[in-house]
Amino acid sequence: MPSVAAEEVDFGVLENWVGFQLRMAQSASFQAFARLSHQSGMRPGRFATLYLIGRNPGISQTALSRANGKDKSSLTPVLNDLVRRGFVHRARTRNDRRTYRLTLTPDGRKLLDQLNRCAQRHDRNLDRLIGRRDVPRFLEILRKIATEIA
Amino acid sequence: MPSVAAEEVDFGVLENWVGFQLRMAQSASFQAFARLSHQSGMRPGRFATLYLIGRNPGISQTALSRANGKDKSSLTPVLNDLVRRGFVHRARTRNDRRTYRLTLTPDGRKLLDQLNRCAQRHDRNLDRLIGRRDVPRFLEILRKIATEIA
DNA sequence: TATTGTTATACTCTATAACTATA
DNA sequence: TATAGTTATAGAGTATAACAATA
Repeated sequence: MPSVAAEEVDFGVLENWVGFQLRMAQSASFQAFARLSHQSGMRPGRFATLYLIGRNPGISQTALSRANGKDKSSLTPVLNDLVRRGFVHRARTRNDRRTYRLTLTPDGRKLLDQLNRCAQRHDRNLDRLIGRRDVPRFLEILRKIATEIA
Repeated sequence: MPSVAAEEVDFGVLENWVGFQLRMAQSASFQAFARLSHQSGMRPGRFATLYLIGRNPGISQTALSRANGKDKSSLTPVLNDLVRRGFVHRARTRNDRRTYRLTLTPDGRKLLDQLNRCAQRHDRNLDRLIGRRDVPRFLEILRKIATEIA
């Protein structure tokens, strides 16, 4: 893993560009969460998948892939893995035998609880860094960027 | 029973987690910049590489890879491509014949100027979304996350 | 011995297109 | 004809480890 130190490299105006700093902050946060959740054998991407299934039992694969902005074909190998490892249950519906209903197994729920604890710890670290008072405004800005950037 | 439509998906506390919103904001910003810089045939990752070489003529590959937090081996194919396309010049140094000095060619500088214009436009969009008064504090927080998150 | 850069290799994430099975 | 999901395939992007040349 490369170190953060950049020696005497001149970053110029990059330092003051939101787009660049957003990338650096996201990358650092992602890696920190990956370290915390490493013992679960899960990566940050899997967390959102499990979380959304837990929160929306019976969701279809297409709805799930849309919910986190990915193509349905990207989800197939992820779900195959989660099903194979006994964390997710996949059942055909009766009315429409093309779709699956996705739910968590008891093991899946246990794993999600574990990951939730990692995420909470991670987010407490972030909140502490940001400062309690500034968190709501910071979140508001992030949401605005995510939904409104042209 | 109908599947959950994407619009009805319940995101729960994910909505209020900095780590998650950071990911969503970064992804949206990244895609917006990718759209702007698409005509240059460059992706956002290449921009930082060109920018850092332009700003630090003669930089070595190791220093460059550390500067944007990647392993040196990740840089080799990127530089091969940039050299092959005539944007970057790679010359052995005299004193230490292990290292290369990286510089931009005239074409590389032209391309960088083009990308700089995209980046400026992109960042003006971001600044407008955030609100000029809040930009400095927002940047400060992002830098803090990038450098201090455990 | 240590460092610079390359190669071989692999893994994750993502997408598109063609396919199947249903509707 | 349209939709849900799978398969085949490809392309970024990243990493580790072993290596050659040089220090």
